Amino acid sequence: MPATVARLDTARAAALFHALSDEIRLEVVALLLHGERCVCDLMDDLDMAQSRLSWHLKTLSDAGIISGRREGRWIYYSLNAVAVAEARGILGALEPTARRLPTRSDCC
Amino acid sequence: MPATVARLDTARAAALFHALSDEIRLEVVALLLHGERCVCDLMDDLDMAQSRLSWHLKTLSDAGIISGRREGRWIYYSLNAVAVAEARGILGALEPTARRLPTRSDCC
DNA sequence: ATTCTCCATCGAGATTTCTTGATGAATTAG
DNA sequence: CTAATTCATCAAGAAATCTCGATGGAGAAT
Repeated sequence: MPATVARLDTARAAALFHALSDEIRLEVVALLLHGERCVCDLMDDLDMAQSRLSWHLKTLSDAGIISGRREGRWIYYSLNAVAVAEARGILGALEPTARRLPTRSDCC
Repeated sequence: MPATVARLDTARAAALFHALSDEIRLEVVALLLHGERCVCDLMDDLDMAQSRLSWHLKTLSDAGIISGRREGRWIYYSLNAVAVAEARGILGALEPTARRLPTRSDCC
């Protein structure tokens, strides 16, 4: 069983946020917002070496944020709406709820 | 001006998600959900060396996710609701919107 | 003033992540 | 078949992140 804090799977949450914690990967996600794209297409848009892009695609894919579909020679990547919603749900659970004024007895 | 993609400030987004991409920091956030806590309190809960915790608190603080308030010898950290909402808003903008079927002419 | 507590910060090392260039696998074209 | 294209993966180095132990600063207690 994964470590959880207040109904939060911290390992899963950290993995999701780590995948999104890079400017290049965020640009990839933004490029996939309106539909799937093949790698060479993304390579053009991002003006980036192929192996570098491929590494970031794998990082996003490992976190479940995107997935690839082969069609002939090309591989089309698309955004995984479920994972994005999952990340959003986690942040929803992290919104501060109540106020508790500190007292010295709370502390050491 | 920061680099933006489709109304997305990727640098800011990456900074926010990076701060949330660590299990320890997520546990800190969860501990702050119900109100502010002093460092020694968090140290007890997380059973962690002081300098290590302090480093993660600084990481969260640099991203604007938490902020500290000094009261006597203690420093009380609290969750910054605005930043959490900001991260949630970013994910809202990253939900896939339309479908665009790929065609070979789309590609290289 | 001296001492103690709470916490930030520093330096050094360990670990992880990222980049680069090269190689290889899968598919298609000729 | 061979050759070309698309993409993943590998190895090695660079860079960023994280941990640990020690030091220092601010405030409180004596």
